[in-house]
Amino acid sequence: MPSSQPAKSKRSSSVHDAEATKARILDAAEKEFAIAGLAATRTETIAAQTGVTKTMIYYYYQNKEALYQEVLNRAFIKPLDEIVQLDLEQLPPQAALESFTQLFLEQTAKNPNIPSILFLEAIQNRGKYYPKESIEQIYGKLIAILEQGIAEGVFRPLDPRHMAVNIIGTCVFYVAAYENVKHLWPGKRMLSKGMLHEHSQEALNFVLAGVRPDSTEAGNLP
Amino acid sequence: MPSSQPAKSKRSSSVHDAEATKARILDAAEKEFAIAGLAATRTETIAAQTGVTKTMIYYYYQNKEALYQEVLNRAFIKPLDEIVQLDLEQLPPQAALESFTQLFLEQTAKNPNIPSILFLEAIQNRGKYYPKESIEQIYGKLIAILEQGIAEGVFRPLDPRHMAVNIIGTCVFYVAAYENVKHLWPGKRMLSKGMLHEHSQEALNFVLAGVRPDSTEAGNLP
DNA sequence: GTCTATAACCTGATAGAC
DNA sequence: GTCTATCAGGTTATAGAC
Repeated sequence: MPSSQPAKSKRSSSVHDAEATKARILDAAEKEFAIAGLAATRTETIAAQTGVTKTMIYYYYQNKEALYQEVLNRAFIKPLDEIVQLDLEQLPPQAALESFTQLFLEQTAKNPNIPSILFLEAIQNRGKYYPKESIEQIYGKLIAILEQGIAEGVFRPLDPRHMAVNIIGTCVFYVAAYENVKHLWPGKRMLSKGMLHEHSQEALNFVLAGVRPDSTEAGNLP
Repeated sequence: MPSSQPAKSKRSSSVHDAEATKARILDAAEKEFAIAGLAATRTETIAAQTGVTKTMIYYYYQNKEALYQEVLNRAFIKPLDEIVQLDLEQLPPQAALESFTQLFLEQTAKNPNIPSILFLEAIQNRGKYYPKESIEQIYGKLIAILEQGIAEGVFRPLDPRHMAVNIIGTCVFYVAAYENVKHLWPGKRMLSKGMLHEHSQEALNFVLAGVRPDSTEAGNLP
């Protein structure tokens, strides 16, 4: 089906630049899907933001569903794979967990649409359009780090799968639910660079403290 | 406008029992709003689940928006106020935090629709229909407990507001995003009683460990 | 490539009978 | 109280002109 796609051209951006239009549609779609989800998003709203008419959406994408799938693939696969690629297993578990969490928080801060889409997709579509492989790899990596830390006695005894879910939750909740808690910081913008940095710092400290062994218990060092 | 509401009657449930019908509509509405949110929920779907026709929704409620508001009020105000009412500030901070977290996890397990509605409302409607008072009181309570623990030196130095958000996030993420991570527990139902109990236990341990002072640091006891 | 116009369908909400 | 019928407006998707 890509045979009907317009040919790529290096022509600089004009009113009729295919690449630019296609990209603008995808950007606007991501923003809208991150607010309303697949069902409640209106193609008209996407078009309005893009500056072209609805027709162009159907010129470049099969339908709303296909556009949604492409948005999800682009939003998730690349940032998650960036983390999966790293050889964190080589590091000591604490350092690996710290790097993992920091990287995940960075990706989240870089594109706050991701947590919103993550939730909307899970709740509304039961994960139907989710890039499952990327998700599985990310959780697999985090679980492996946790298991190693437990085995080495540098993490407290904990359920690695539950803890993995709790860690990801800590990383994304702030960004996804901020409209409900913005009153906690009157006059501040929760998605500003400074506040996101604060959140990252606090979330990281929480995670690292949360896996630390209770030193009042005896004999967790060989 | 409540003058047009049907009068209450003690008549036992028959096909034409107003109380029963009204309650069934509210139950079905909660379920549907917890999946799709305000905009994407179809009144027809609610009616189908209720066993009566769409017309009854408009007989008992002004419109879809008013029904949504009523669902939110019922779902949030009562369970949250139950926690707010308790005199947790009397307890030592660790015990207060433990009780708070446990209660919050219980309420979440009792009605997993709540976290879904929480997220959908925040993301889709920017918290417009949220019972703000209840939310503010819950966070206020949690923040007060954290501040007291820090002042007494039984909690590590942390930002109480960020930590409050992170704690609530830990309590609700599992339930809200489970469709994305259910593959981690093949053959298990993440919302089963046993699994929810496991989650509560792990989340509680995470929270308690996450606020504990680092005992390698000197002098955190007066 | 991009537009206007429109087909075909869906959905919130109401009127009126029983 | 509950139903059937229906209207008005919204929404996806396409046809055809430029």
